[in-house]
Amino acid sequence: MSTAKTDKTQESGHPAEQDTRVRLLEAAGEVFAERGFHGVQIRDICALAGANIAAVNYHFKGKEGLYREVLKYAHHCAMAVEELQVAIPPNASAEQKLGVFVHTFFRSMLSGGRPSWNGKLLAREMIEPSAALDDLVMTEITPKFAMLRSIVAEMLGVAIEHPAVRWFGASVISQCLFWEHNKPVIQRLYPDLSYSDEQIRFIANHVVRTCTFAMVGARGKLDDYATWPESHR
Amino acid sequence: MSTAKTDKTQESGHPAEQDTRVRLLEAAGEVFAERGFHGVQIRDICALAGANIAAVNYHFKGKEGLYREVLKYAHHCAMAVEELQVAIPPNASAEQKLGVFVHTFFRSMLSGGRPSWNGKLLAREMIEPSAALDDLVMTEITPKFAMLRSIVAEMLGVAIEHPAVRWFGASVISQCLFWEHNKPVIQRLYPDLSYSDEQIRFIANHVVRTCTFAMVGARGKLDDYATWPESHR
DNA sequence: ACTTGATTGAAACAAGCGTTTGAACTCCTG
DNA sequence: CAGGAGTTCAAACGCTTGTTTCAATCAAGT
Repeated sequence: MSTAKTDKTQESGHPAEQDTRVRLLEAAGEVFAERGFHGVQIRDICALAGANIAAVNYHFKGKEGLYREVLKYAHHCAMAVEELQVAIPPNASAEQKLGVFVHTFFRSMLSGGRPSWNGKLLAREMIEPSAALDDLVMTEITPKFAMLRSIVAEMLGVAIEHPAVRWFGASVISQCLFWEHNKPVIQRLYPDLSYSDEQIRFIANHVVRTCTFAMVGARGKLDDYATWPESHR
Repeated sequence: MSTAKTDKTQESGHPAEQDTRVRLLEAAGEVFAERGFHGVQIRDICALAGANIAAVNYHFKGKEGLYREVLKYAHHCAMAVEELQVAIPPNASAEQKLGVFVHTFFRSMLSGGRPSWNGKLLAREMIEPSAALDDLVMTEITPKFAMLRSIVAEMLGVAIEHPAVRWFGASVISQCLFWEHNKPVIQRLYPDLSYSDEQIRFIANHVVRTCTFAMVGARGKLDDYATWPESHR
């Protein structure tokens, strides 16, 4: 909505003047994740970042600009596709590949370098998609999902285009996302769950085992998946 | 925060004077689910409900009061525990019970009478827990989860206290919630997914089959689950 | 018809909050 | 040191928004 008025801001990457800028980014990510875009007032962000109220307008041209930058920042810190590609040995068994995928997914989501607001921010984006979601799906999610599909297809013993692949792929992902997206309820249900690194490995192992059992059990019984009701009625 | 001022409101259930009240409730549920508590202004709600701006303060003592009522309303409309208890035949096989559970869960979540904001509202509560979440967990979630645990224990062939039960229970629930909680991304990934009743049945069937394969495959191999790292470090 | 109480309506109020302003303060360059 | 660009600061501006007010309307009891 805001017409361009201050266009001559940081275009040329100056060396070390990004002090309050990144401080603002970190603080904003934390509170945006915690309370959502509308639930946050920039006065709080600036107080947390130790910056002046005018700083966010100076650096990001307003609250929305700040949010956009934060989102990019979060995506950039999230699990990168390249990280997966190098982590997965190309000539390993499908089950081993799945193990690497799931463990990497869990680690980057739940125990990554980012404090914790990374996943929350993305979860928020799932519920209330902003204009940035399309970009996110295309650049981040689709390539990762394609990788998973190839693994699943190998485990099921079918081609990657087989309709069953998408459903078993969803089974894998759903069991990963669950532990991040429903933390508040899960911690109330399981008070002894602290999301320590050990526990995360434990959970990831369970997911891998579960999916493996499901997929090897389903081999040769995938005919039902051909009769998918494309468009209803 | 508001001290009681109008206490003599509708205590005795008057016959048909709940006109604008329920209209307000419906409208508020829709927009609260869509844009969150802070993202909504009561002027919009009133416009959608065809009510005056003062109506929400008159009937609910403010925005927060309205939100609380809406949440109760949503819970009440969501899958009731009793509905499950009568739907599950007590002397059926464990797999059949699981089938009923999952299908009921999906139906009430994705194709219930409520337009769609019901699930979104609850999903929001998962990410940004309000004071009402404790109530919700105790009165709604815990009993349903206990029911699921008994089914899972039966399928695994272990006692309900066995540590493996909680993890396989999570595997079931996660695959159900996934389709509601990540709709925006899923629909971008699967453009032909319209969440019709037929498709929902299809998905539910997949979940049941997947979990069955996983649990029967895991039978007798549950020793690893005893070594859960209780409190980390 | 008059009174009483509940509900609705239009307008105004007051606080919250994003944004702007203009001066002060650096740090660099000539 | 003078000049300037980049950055920070305190204060203030205005719009948004939840809430309040008070008169108007309506239904039912007497």
